Amino acid sequence: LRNPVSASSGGRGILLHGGVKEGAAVAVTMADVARRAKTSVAVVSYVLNDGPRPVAAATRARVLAAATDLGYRRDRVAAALRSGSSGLIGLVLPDPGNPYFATLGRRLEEALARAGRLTVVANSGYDPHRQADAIEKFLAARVDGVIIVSAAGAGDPAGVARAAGTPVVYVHHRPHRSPTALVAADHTAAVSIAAEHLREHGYDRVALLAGLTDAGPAGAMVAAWRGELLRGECTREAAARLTEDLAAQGRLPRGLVTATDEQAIGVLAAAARLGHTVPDRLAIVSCDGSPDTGFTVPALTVVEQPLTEMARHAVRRLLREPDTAPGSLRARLVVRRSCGCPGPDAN
Amino acid sequence: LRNPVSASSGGRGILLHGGVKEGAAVAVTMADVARRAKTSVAVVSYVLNDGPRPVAAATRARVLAAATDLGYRRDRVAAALRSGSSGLIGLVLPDPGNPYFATLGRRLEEALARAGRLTVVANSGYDPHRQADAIEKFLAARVDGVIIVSAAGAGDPAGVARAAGTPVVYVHHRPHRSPTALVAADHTAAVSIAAEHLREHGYDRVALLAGLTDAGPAGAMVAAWRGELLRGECTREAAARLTEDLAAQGRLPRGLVTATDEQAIGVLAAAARLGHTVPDRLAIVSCDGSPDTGFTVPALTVVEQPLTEMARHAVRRLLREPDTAPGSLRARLVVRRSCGCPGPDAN
DNA sequence: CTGAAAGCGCTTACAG
DNA sequence: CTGAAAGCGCTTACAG
Repeated sequence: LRNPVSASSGGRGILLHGGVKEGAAVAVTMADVARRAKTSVAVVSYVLNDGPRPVAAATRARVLAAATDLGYRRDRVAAALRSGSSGLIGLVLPDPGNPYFATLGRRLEEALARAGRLTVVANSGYDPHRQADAIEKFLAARVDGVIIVSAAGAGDPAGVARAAGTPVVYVHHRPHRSPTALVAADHTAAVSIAAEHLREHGYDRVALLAGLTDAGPAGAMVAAWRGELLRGECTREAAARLTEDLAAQGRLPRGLVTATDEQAIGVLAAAARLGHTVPDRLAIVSCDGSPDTGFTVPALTVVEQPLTEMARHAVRRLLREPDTAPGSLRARLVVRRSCGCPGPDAN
Repeated sequence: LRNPVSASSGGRGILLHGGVKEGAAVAVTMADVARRAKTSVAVVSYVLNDGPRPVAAATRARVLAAATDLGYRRDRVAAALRSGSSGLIGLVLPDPGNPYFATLGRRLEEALARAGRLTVVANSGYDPHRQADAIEKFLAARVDGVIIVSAAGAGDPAGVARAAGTPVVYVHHRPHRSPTALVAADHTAAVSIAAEHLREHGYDRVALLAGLTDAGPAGAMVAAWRGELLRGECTREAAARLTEDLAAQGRLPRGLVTATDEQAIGVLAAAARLGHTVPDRLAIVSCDGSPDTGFTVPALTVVEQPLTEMARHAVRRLLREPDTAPGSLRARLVVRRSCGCPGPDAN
């Protein structure tokens, strides 16, 4: 009756418990089901796949009963080899530690699961080589499609998939001039919504904290920006360091639009350490709007990207399903505290 | 030369760009390579898999050259059907929105990638049915193993995998009396380290905020706890609400150990809204210690679980590789600001 | 509506 | 060291 977890804790900090090993069970095949249902494997396949040939109701019932009785489980590997479709979709993520990418990845997995697909993931860590390697492995596994959430700029990693005849779609960003489909949030619009809101507050100096690269979304933001520009890696650490440097030089702006939540969270942490109150000394609006931003201190005002809709569209596009009109897919301003508004929790 | 991303923005907020469709390329097979290398498919297989038969150096060179020339890519589906090993590992996560599980999942994916395995993910959303469904799909895909990061209490979802002869390992938690292997952080030890640290600060009232369930890690924590106990769902929202209720009733403790980072972040947000300064009015130590906690305001003091090591051990256990001694795998106290210590950034 | 058979691309005894 | 052949478990024309 003792809790098996604490039972052998023994102060080691990690608990490793031996599990029971079982001999590999012999799997039930369609031939077994056919034998029991007194029909052929072809008919079993027709029943279990609902086609492509019709089956008499009585036969169908016998097959279904036999399958249930024997605990039959379809072997997707064998089906994949014969039919050419594995039911697997490969997903490359640059950095699941970033809440924006993590949330996007999660939404994509959900959309794929709803479409009956299994998601194979790989993290590229922003490294084009690892990204290419992952795609290569996906193709070897004969995935039915590849979704590339790319932050890297160089090359066109989708090319190898297209060459193999495997559908691909970029999400968030795609390399310059790539002919592959893209589903991306409109970061340019997000930045202007954020900037406009800060300007309505009447702050004298509003700066944009963008990423280091001029490629992709970040580049589009920078190109569209007309005011003071700050640049730094899109990590909490880098943003925190930059904030400290700026403060030391007395160059902290009054209002700040950050390209990413990661940066906003880093700025918030540094500002708190420095004793610079947000929003009184420094007002912030971030452009990703991942769920995490509702629980920072103070809560971040964000331009929220419609990640769920993006994921749905990417999956439909990949699976070549009819796409609905993207009418409701705008980024929307979510006003909380960091911009200087009283915020939803001000009372 | 215009940026293709912004080119068709048109105020829609989401950009959907048609991609080029290519006819399915005919894949190069081992037979093609064999023909070009003037040898048999068996020998091609021996060369490309480094065994199980030896091959003459000259033949090997011809095969390698032919494979490169033709751009041969091994078909893992066909290999899986024949050899019985797909190279795929299934990973069930209860909630990737939780930074603790997200980080754990990421570390597992990294460890699996290093072992040459591809990770198939599914999110259960704490729902036992979805969890069972995911495992069923993994088995149909003939994964070589299943890793279950389970938060749900009922049943023993690993049973179906074991019955199929597929290796399974639980991470974080396993159902009561399950015979399956478990790799888990020692949450009981974490709680006592956290509590001890708060007591060293001399706070009069130190409470534990635990989850709602008595199963698994949370239950072990509760069982080991000797002081004031608070309970609530392990979400930011629930923890924030609880904090507000407590404050309204004047029952906020002086020191608080939270079972999870999610709860700590929720408490922090609520405390800030209420004007209760952390750590001056309320000191907090959290027991997960995911990377996010370094950037909260104030930075959270945590008992950090060794997620990377846990992931490595789980993968070794699953793959039946020799395990190193888990000597260095203790949870360790990371002192930052929320406990009342000056913190690493106090100057 | 049903069934015998080919074949997806590999791996692996087996025989040379 | 090399090669012809069987077979993994399905799906799918094809013939009845």
